[in-house]
Amino acid sequence: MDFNRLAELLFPHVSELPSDMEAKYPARQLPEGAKVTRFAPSPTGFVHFGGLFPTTVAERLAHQSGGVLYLRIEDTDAKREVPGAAEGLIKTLARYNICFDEGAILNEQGQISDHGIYGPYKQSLRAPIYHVFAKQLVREGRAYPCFTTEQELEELQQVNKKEELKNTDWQAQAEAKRAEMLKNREFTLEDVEAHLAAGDPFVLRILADGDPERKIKFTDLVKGNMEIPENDEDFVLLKSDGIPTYHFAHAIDDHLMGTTHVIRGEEWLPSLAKHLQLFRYLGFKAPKYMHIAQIMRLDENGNKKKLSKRDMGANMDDYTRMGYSPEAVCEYVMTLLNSNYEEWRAQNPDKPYTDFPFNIKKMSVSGCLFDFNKLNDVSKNVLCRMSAADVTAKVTEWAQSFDPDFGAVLAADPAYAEQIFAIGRGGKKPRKDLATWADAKPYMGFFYDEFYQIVDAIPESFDKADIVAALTAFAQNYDESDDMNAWFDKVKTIARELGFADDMKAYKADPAAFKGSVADISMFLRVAVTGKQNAPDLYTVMHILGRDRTMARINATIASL
RNA sequence: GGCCCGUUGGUCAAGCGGCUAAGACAUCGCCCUCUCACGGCGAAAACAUGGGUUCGAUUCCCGUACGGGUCACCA
Repeated sequence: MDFNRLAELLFPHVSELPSDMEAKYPARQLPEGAKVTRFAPSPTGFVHFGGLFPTTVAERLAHQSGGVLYLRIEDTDAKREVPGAAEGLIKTLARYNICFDEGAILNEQGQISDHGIYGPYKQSLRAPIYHVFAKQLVREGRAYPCFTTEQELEELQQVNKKEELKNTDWQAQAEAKRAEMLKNREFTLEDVEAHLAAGDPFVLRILADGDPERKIKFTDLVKGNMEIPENDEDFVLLKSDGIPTYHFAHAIDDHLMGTTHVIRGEEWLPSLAKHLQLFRYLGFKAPKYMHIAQIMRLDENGNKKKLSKRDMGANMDDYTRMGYSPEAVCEYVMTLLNSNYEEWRAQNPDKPYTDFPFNIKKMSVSGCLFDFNKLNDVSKNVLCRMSAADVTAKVTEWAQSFDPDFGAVLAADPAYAEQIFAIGRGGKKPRKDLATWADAKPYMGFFYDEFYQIVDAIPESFDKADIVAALTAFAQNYDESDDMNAWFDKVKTIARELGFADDMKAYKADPAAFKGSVADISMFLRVAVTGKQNAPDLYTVMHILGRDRTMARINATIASL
């Protein structure tokens, strides 16, 4: 077979050579050890948690080594493309502190445009580049056209698949596929000419030289050493529309763009043999690979499943909606990514996570279950360290989008809100009331008359006369200028006079000797003022609320009894 | 089904031939305490399994089981 002739037949308009491409995209000049990584999404939807994961690794590795993180849009499947998805992905990632140095990134107008000299960074725009290499592979007899239509292929699969789902005859299917493939390899130049003359579309397939009986030794930076069978499948390089498949585009782009580390989910491991084969055919040095374990969830049967779109906690926008702070999510991601991160954090409570020396060796080999308990804990630790002003701004921003009524009252008086969020904040042992911004309203909504409601009633077991007497006495003696001790002494006095213990130890020693304790008296006040049995320090609460509203609520409670 | 990867408490995980097998989250108990939150102390809870190798295996090798991933003109 005259492969040069075949190449001309297939790609008559391609005149450039691979060497021209190499010249056009010279190797990067970077300091020793600098890593070049990328985020290469197909614009088919939103960023999900499983995608944020490897991307965070890519970002850390690039930026902590003085390298480059770039964005390449893998829009090779026009059928699945969702308009606007790429912009959405970029914006979402930016919230999680993932910013790109290069690639298809947003300009000032919010539109995607190329930054960098290795573009275009949209694969759909790179067809001419891929064709240069495709033509070369044909010349070398390592790729060939296949005129079997998609429909014919589907029929073939139907034959082998019928009556099934569970009981697919895998072996028969594999054999049929193999036979079909071998048949496709047999053709003459005349056949090709005839097909082309008839305008028949074709795909370009690789001529696989692998023998699955032989194994390739390979070292993955996460998974370690492994052996995978060589590839013997003539997989598709160029689809009939001339656009490459992932495999081909991956090899060409990551070579030309100078990627040093390919970081992707472990679902790519099975096609690794194909990629290695391609790099070899093309004469490229293969990048280093890191196949990252997947995040899992539990299905109805209690089995682990890969966390995918639609699962609760998959869409990053869900976290925004639920009120998780991006800082908290990043923190959680880091704890999952590096097993010694939490230890580092304990020693460096105030440093940004980007100071953490990210270590590939500390990455888990197997997939972990997404755990909201842990996320919440991590989140509380992050939020409790923020300043009151910061928290106020962020709660307000969140509420304005997701709880507008609440957002409005917060925004109406930021100074007042900040006083509230300052309660128990600062110092070595700050309160940890908030895991999400959505927790704010149930926690402190009572500070606003609009959201004040009786959530917990005073238990029926108490004598109403005592409750009224306690509240009345408190109202009569309330002096806003009292310090905390004076304030509490008054509460104790009320307790004592009503036959309640003013000393908790005495009460615990002999509960039967009292109607109750000062804790109960405080509870009456707390329910009256906050509507809840649980609230932050009452003295502080009353001061923030102010005398008028405090008294109004106490009097209203008395009236209702 | 073939191929690849994995398997330490409910979850995330240290461990890298000899340990009473860390720690964190969650759970429970106690303490602190006017409630909550915080904090302190404590409890319960694990090396999937069978063979090797070895003086000795959680750790190394093989098998089994279980789990995951993947087998497209999708990425």
